[in-house]
Amino acid sequence: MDCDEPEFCCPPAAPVGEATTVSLEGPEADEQLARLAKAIGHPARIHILRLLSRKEARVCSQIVDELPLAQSTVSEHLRILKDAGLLRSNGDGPRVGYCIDFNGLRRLKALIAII
Amino acid sequence: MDCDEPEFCCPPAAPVGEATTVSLEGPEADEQLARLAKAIGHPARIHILRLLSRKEARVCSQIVDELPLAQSTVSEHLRILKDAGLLRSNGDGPRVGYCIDFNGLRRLKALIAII
DNA sequence: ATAGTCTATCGTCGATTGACGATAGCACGC
DNA sequence: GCGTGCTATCGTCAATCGACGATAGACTAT
Repeated sequence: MDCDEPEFCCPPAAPVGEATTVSLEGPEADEQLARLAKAIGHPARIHILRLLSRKEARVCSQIVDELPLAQSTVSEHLRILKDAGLLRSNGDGPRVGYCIDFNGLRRLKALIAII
Repeated sequence: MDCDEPEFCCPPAAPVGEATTVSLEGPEADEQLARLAKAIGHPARIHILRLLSRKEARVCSQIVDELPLAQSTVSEHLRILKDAGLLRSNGDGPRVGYCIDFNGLRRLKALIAII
């Protein structure tokens, strides 16, 4: 289980292997790390990750409330993080829940660790 | 000592404490991590870090030879990494030696680890 | 001194990013 | 069905990024 409140849960995380099909070195790994690093290369997006990590927010509207940015801007940051594989969401209903994709985060940490 | 070939050595690294004056959380930490992450948010810059990490290159011209980019472009990438605190250089002479600033790299890893 | 080599900087260009407001799409309650 | 609230997307604009060639600066060797 990822969440304590099932109503805002994201679907179960993919098998751990999925995010590690690319090796930790070589051009592919370089590009993957670059994409992940670029995704967290903005203070607002790091703030979002911290909020979700500490479970201080779960749904989009809460994240919007915590940041001094317009709703559309926050939505864009969420999209970037999701595209990078650092977030997952449950698209059901008007309240969209977000949670960290720990596979992607692990992948990021692993790629950085070996530099 | 950082290097095996003193002729291309960078000046001694600053005391470890220097890069850790900012805490690991809060807005300052978010901005610092964002700057570091943005600096490695490009495949060429990750490639450069790997080259230097493996000591496959030490001076600017070697790095230029290893990358499919113009010399000016490589120089710009080196500047970005240096500004972010991930590289140091010895500015003496026409052959400029580069090496990884392990304080900055440690800082990056520490900031990412606690997300 | 002078020529040659190496690196940093400048200027420019197209592509991308980040911000916003406006708007469309979607589930729920009435 | 119909409005209401929430989220995603679109369009726009200024700012930044990334690439290059050209040029300037610095040191070496001749």
